[in-house]
Amino acid sequence: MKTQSQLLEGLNTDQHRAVVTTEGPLLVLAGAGTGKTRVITIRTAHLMNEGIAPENILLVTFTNKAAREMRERLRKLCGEKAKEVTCGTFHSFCIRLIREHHEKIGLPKSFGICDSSDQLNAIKAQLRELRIAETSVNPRAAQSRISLYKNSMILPEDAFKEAEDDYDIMIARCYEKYQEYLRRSRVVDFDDFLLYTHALLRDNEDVRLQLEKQFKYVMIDEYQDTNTPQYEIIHAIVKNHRNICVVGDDDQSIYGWRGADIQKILGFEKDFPGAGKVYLGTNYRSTQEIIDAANMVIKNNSSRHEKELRSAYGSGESVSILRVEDEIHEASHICGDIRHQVGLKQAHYRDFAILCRTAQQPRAFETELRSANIPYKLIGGQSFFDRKEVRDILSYLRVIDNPADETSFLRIVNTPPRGIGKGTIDKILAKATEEGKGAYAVFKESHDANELATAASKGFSRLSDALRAAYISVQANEDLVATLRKLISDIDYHEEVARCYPDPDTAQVRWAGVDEILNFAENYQRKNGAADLNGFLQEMMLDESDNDDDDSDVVTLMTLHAAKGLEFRNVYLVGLEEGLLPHKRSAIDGNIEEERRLMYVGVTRAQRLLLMTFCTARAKFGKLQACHPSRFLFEMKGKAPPDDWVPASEV
DNA sequence: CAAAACTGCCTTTTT
DNA sequence: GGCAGTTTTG
Repeated sequence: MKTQSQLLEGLNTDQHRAVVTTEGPLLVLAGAGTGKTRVITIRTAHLMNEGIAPENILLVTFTNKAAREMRERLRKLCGEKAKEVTCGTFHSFCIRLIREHHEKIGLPKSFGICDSSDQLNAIKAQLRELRIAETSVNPRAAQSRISLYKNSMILPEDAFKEAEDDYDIMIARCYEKYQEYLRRSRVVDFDDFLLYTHALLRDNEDVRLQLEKQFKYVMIDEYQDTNTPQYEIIHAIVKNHRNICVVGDDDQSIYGWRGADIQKILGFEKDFPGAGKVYLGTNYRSTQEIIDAANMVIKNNSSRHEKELRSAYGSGESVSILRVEDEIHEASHICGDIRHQVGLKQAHYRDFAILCRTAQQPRAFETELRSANIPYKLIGGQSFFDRKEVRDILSYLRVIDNPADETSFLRIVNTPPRGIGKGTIDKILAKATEEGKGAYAVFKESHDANELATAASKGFSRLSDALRAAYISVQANEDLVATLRKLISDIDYHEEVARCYPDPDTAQVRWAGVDEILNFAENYQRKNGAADLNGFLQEMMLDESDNDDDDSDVVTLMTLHAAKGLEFRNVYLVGLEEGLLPHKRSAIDGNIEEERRLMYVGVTRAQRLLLMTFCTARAKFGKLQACHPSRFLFEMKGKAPPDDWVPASEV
């Protein structure tokens, strides 16, 4: 634990003020790289030095990555005491509350978590039941509308009231049915975490009081990304003691699509009259060249606080832009560059980050990095949970944990194939809807009544035996890993993987996902000393596992959204093409300014070297398509496109 | 009636 | 390029 003066030394006047203003509401407007995380962590340590117990401090971030980073820094600053500070994402904070108070909001003790892919399946099922063709309502569009409704605290009945046309009404009906489905299936989706928590605090003054008493000091990181339910939750906790410190930057608001409301940070002083305000404008992260590039881009946004970052570091290398043929060349050039620099002992692998707009871009890089033998880690993205094998096994576990989870049951009922085909499933589903029962229950009834075809009947017996055996082991609190192993072998999953992927190398890669689940289970069991399946599933869905080795010497590969709040010596900002950044979709939705902020976030991650790349062609939907350099590159260079890197025809 | 072969559709970002 | 949904085959 550091002493008071050690803690505060090296802070500039504004940072110092942000740290020592501990009482009452405080707004910290912190530009990129101005020591925001440092201020939050030092402020936390300072509070503890002032005699505030760590368990009275709540620190909220938006991504797991940021939460881990924060915890780590806090540990370095004040050692083991850091563990007692509550530090996590809104979602992890909320799910803990919901678990603890499940009966107050009418949820079963163990409930499942419906991720966005389950959500999509569920929505498709509701559309089918409503006889709405997928051609008239795109399920994905419905999904994002519903999610946006929930994140704006618009209930189904409000959605009906707000509806302006038939399409809106269809969405509202789907929303209503979807919510019924969630209740019936005893699952909650990510958006529900916030809504249930909000309802819990609104309707149970005792719970609210308890939280208010516990969390006497609250800090919110990335406040510009707060949406309405998040705001309401925090407000409920701090409204009386008003010890809330929010930190954010309107130029880095990149979650508008998730209901984040930039007005929350702009209106903070109105919400908390008399709030203190600190502006941090000195950038300690990057060279002046990098800051200049960032400023050149962001000043094109109209709705923002007028401000300009200054680099404390001073001049460095100039930022560079590279044109490459396609995404394969892009990846191989960058890998070559990394190898070269590491080979010359100029840098470590961990000094490098590759940042991209979409979650599928990393694929090309993964291939290249692997073949170049460069160690790397892929952060976020859909890597793990969207792998078929992972979803399959997790679905089994979810059905064992919660037989009412229809989506998961339907996924596994004939995976691996066991003679239960579409005909049988349709019949069961029709009966289930008619009788208002769960599919699994109806299946069992039909089976017992000998109504199933021979093949289907046999298959169901085997499935149900395997599930029951696993269920009994789980109930008896037997070793979780052993239970999983037994289940996987009961359903012949290894054979299934081998059958689906005849190439042994591919099969092995696929199987690794299954192994990873077993690893998770083992870690969970060791950490918690219990074989609680529901807890394991929930923790896994939230990616709360501490098993990432943060100081390993590897290259980081991630999306721009995942990169916010992080910094790297050398940054590659890749795929800077029209249609990708800014993304084509955002041009339609009129969110170009948010795309520009994404670009700004990317540029300001770099400390010393920034290389931006764009391709002249890129494979889209498996077909090569010509690309044009991003408008943001032109903005950065001061509108005139230099003809040395852009063919005149593309300007 | 289930499994294999085939077709047409996408894909923004996260918890 | 990959996958869900559809058609053809066994």
